[in-house]
Amino acid sequence: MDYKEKKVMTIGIVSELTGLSERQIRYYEVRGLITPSRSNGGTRKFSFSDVEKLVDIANKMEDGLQTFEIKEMERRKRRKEEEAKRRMIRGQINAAFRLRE
Amino acid sequence: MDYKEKKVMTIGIVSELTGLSERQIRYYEVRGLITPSRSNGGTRKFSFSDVEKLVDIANKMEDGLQTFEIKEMERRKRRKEEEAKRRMIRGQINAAFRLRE
DNA sequence: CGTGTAAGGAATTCTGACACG
DNA sequence: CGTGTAAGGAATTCTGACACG
Repeated sequence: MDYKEKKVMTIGIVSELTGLSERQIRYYEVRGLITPSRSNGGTRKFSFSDVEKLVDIANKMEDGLQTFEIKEMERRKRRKEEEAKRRMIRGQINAAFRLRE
Repeated sequence: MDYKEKKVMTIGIVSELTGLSERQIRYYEVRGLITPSRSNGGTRKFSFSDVEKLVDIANKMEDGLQTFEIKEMERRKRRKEEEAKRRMIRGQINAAFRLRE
């Protein structure tokens, strides 16, 4: 829906935008760090969101992290966000009950 | 700067996004209705802004307008916007002067 | 005028592999 | 593990032209 999430770029442009080599980008896909979609012919299509993610990955690689570590960081981050969401919902439910009492 | 203005898409994706044929898109470029940039190799690169413009063009073509008419409409629109801007600036200058008196 | 199409060539991307480390 | 590279093939795009209208 959002422009940022639309998979529209080929790998060459993503390479220019991120400064990463095509080889690196393909490798990060193999490691499951990004998930570009494909055209019917098989060419990868990336979103601006993917580009942002790649820049973040590049920074972490520079810090000496390994791909599997980066992947785990993302997993943890996602869990934290989900937890925060659940807490918020619980809080709102509690608030609603308090109003009824 | 903005994602919307970044020239990142090849003509095939633009064709999918707009429903227009590549032929039509190239023709609208020749007529000066859109101005994609080029890669070093010569392939066209479009922005989401271009895509929006193309959808607008497609609608006007369906209404029976000719390319030069569409181009003129854009010229008029731009002039109006510039006028509005000038009016606004003048208004603010006048307001500032009134405050000093 | 606006668009389809076949033609030939060039740019782009793809995969699997070898290499280094 | 992460990345460079040469290899061969396939998908994508490009231009100029002919066609129709």
